[in-house]
Amino acid sequence: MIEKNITHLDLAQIAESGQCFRWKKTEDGYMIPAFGKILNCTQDGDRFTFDCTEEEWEKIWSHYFDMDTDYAHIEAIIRESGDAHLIDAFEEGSGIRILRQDLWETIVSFIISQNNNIPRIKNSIEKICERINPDTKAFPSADDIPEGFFDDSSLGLGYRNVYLAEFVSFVKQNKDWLTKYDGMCYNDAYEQLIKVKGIGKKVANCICLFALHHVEAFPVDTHVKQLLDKYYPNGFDFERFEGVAGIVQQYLFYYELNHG
DNA sequence: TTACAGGTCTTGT
DNA sequence: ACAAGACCTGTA
Repeated sequence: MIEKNITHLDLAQIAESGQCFRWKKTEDGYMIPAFGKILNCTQDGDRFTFDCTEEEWEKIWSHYFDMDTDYAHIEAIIRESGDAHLIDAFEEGSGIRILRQDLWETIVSFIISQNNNIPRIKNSIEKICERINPDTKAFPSADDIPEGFFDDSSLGLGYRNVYLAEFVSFVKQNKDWLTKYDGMCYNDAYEQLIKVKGIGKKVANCICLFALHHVEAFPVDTHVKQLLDKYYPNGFDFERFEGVAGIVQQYLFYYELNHG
């Protein structure tokens, strides 16, 4: 068990920000599964406890929580922008960070997310984990998933099962496909991702943002489209937020989710 | 019963 | 290049 003071981090906000689907609320905090491990956390303001060693924190979780990004700097950019709505949105979701999540899990999760709702997305992902890893409930690797696994309609995947089956089969036969994204720029990653059947521009941008940490990616879904029309009828000033648009998108999305 | 959910694919123009 | 229409399914 370790304790830390961290600013610009709120577990509940991240859990409800739509970027992760497997965080679980516990009695006094959150259970966070990632990279085959589980981290139990509690929060009291800026004060956190994590049930891991300092070594594990430095090696795994510090990176996962994006501790190397200066969110105070992002806050300064937002406040200096004079964008009243964005400042409102930031103040409501100021504890949101862009997690650095596993690429494979993020791709599978966001293929499931298309034209779907969050409870059902979470339910499908949880069932996949339970069926493949009944003991640990860890997210399975491609090799763990047998042929025909996604045919089972009780997973609640709907028509997306075909996309998943094809993608898993592809990854099994192209072992280096997932690692080639290391060091790849946003545009190249995006172009590669949308070649996968079931991945369009919105899902590709989510993957770029939530797994590859290309913070210039700006996913536009139904909620973002609505908020852009509502608050930015004359167009959103992307140039002002060049290089951090994706982080800004998360504050706007979170606010819209709670108020739209 | 109908509509909607963090869209994408296919087909027709 | 762009616009329909179809698409699984749980929930309200």
